[in-house]
Amino acid sequence: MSLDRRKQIIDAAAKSFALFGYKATTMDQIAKIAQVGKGTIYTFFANKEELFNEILQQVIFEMKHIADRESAEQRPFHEKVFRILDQALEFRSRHELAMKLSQELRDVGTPMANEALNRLESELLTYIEAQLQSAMDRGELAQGDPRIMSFIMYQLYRSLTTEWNKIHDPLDKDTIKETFYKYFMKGILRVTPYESKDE
Amino acid sequence: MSLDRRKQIIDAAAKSFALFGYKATTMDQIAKIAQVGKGTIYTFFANKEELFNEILQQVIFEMKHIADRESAEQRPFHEKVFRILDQALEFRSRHELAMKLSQELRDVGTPMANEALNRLESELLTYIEAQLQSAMDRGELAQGDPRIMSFIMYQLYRSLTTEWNKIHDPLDKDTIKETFYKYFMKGILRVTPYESKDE
DNA sequence: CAAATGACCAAATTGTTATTTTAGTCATTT
DNA sequence: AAATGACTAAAATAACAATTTGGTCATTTG
Repeated sequence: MSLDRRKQIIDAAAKSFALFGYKATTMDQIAKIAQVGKGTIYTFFANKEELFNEILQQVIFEMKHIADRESAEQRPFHEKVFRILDQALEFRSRHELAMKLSQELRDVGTPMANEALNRLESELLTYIEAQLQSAMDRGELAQGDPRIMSFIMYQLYRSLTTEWNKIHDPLDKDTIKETFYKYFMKGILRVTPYESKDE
Repeated sequence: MSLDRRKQIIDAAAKSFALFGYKATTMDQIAKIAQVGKGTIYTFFANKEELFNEILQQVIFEMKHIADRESAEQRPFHEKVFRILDQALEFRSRHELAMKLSQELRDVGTPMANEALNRLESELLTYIEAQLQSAMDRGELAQGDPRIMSFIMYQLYRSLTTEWNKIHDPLDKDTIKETFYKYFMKGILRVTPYESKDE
């Protein structure tokens, strides 16, 4: 029953954090949803922050797992990118947690929400960077600074999804993929048409 | 002396808004700096907001002027882009106003600062879009949706300057230009190496 | 007498104190 | 030995007082 209790707590907390954000989620509430005494939570997690981090870690693992599964496949690099992109766009609607956190950051400025989002972003960038580096080693990509590459890739994705939606109607998935290809892949793929001798 | 008074007020206000932001700038302070009675300000501007908008408009005009001068020149499109980019990077350090406003938005969340930045961004996007459209009409660019193009262009610029600096040391100007070329120009220029027949 | 002015006021902002909520503890129960 | 919920100190919120500020207008000035 003990392991089950831990799961109950995590589930309840995950639900509540995603629904109400970090600040508005109280330990009493989590205990109630988990049908557990409040003290019980503290036998598994030292404090609210640690409980939250556990859940955040799970989200990060889930994201990495999806990408890992895809990149293990035997496919050309650009195809993998597309497929991961696809899944990310699909997954997007599922990470209510990240959504809620960024809303909370905007509205209330909760430092914990800020930290969490930074960590998520940082993990994502590190992951992308490693992937690009290994693709570069395999010769699938033109040489370049993977730190800048991964940053551009992330920013472009972010621009086409989150940022665009702030001022326009959302772009449909095909347009996003097409634009992503046009601006990112062309600049990065090793098709090397000719090296800009026009300048 | 009347026209001179107006200028005095605008100069004082511009200085103060850029230095302290919208909220922290008081009408009394502007009057003092401008060496003018507070009531005098209200013979030229209906209220604080209108005075602020006048100054914002001037910044927008100045930006447009710089770009217009450049794009009137007889040069290939991509060169113009680079030169404007150069000037923008140079100018950037000079628009303390925009800088201060975005800081104010982050720190205090002043709605006026938010509005102002949105307007600045919107003007910029409209301008870029028009420029891209006309370059496209002249056949200097490959066909494409200029709304998305201008958005990407702006976001990429923003990413390489503002956003990058949030997590790393600033990129030097040459790296910015190079990256900008690699990811934006390659995807957009009508040099058409060959149309991605690899897929 | 028209333009400029600064004392003045209502409204908004800030500072302060009272009240409530909440994270975390621990003596008691299961 | 694990689970619990009443309890407490600290933090968040609400209520209220004091101050600041945008905007007005009767008076002054050139």
